[in-house]
Amino acid sequence: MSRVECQTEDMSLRHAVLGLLEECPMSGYDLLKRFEQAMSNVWAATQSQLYGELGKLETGGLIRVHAEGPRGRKEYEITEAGRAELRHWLVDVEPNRVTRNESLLRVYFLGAVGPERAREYLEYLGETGRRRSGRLEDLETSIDWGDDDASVYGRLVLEWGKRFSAMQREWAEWAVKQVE
Amino acid sequence: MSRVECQTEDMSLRHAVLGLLEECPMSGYDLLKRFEQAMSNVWAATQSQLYGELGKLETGGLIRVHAEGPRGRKEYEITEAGRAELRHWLVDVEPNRVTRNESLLRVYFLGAVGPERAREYLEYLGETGRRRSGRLEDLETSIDWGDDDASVYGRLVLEWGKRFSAMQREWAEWAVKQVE
DNA sequence: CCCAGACGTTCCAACTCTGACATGTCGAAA
DNA sequence: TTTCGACATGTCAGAGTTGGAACGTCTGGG
Repeated sequence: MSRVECQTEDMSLRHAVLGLLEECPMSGYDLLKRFEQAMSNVWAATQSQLYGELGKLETGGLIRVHAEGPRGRKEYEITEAGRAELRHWLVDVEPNRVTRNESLLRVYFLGAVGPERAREYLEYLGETGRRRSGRLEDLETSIDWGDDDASVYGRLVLEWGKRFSAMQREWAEWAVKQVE
Repeated sequence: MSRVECQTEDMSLRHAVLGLLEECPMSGYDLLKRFEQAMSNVWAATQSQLYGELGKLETGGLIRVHAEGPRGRKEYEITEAGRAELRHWLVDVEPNRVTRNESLLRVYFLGAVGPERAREYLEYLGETGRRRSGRLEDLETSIDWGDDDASVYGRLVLEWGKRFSAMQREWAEWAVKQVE
C-alpha cells in the first residue's frame, strides 16, 4: 500500500506536513514553529493536531524517524511513499476547501448594530489589513531567500499575502465611504 | 438565561443563521438556499449542519417557530434573546477565525512537481479567479438591490468578492511569469 | 546551585463539519 | 393516474479541530 487510505480526500494538514518534510527533516517542535511563522498566513495547525498527524503519518509509512535528539526529540524525514502521496495530492486532487471568512460574514449583518458600529468595524478591518501588510514585510526581510524551490514558491505565497492585505485595506476604506 | 452558553466563542454558523433570520423569518430549507447562493462566497454550511443548528437555537430560545406550512415546513423567527446574541457577537467578540487556504498551501509545495505542473496550477488559479468574477457578476445582476441594510452591506460583501477575484487573477498571471 | 524558560512530546474531552442515508409531502405534467 | 422533481426535515458515524493539561529535559543566568 503506497499511501494511506483517505476517505475525505481533504486532509490538507497531512500534506502540509509532508510538504515541509520534503524540504528537510524536522521534529514536531520544528514543524510547529513553521506553522506559527511562515505558514500561519496559509494554514493553521495546533500542537495537538500536529503531533497526532505525525503519529498517523509514521504508522502509514509516509514518514519515518530519521534521527533522535535530546529531550526525546524525534526528527522525521519523508519516505518515498510520502513523496508519492504529496505529488498525488498536488497533481490529481483538486482543491476543494470551502470558503469561510468570518470577518466578511460579519459585514453581512452590520445592519443589526447601526452605522457608527458598522463604520468602526470596517475601519478595524482596514487596520487589520495594514497590520498584516506590516507583518508580511517583516517576515520578508527576516527570511534569507535563495534560489531553491522553497524560496521561489515561498515568495509567490508572500506576494499573494501582500496583495491580499492591500486589497482588504483599500476595500475597507471604500466601504467606509459607502456606509456614510 | 439570555443566551446559550458558548465555550468556544466561535460558532459562526450560529450567528450566520441568526443574522439571516434577523432579516426575515425563514425555514431551514430557505436558509439552505441562502447558504448555497449568496452566502456561499462567505460561509459554507451543509444541510445537516443547518438543521442541527436550528434545533439547538430553538432549544436555547434564540429562535422560535413563527409559522408552519405544508410538508412539515417550519418557519423560524429570531427572538429578542437571539437579537441580543447577534449584537453581542458583532460588537464584543473579536473575529478569530484562523486562516486556511488550501489553494495557496499547494503553491508552497509546487517545487515537488516541476515547473510545467507548477505553471499549469498557477494558470488554473488564475482561471478560478476569472470564473469567480463571472459568477459574482451574475449574482449581482440577479439580485434586486434596495436601500435596506441587507442590500447596502450585501453590496459591500459582493464588492469584496470582486476585488478578491481580480487580485487572485492578477497575482496568478504575475506568478506564472515568475516561474518561467 | 537553583530555577526560569525554552525545548519537546503525549493525551484528552468536547465540539464542528462532512457526506451520506432515511423519510415523507406536494404540485404539475405526461 | 402515475410519476418525477422540488420541497422539507431528521439522524448518524467518522474525521477534523480546538484548547488545555500533563509530563519530562536541557541550558544559561543569577
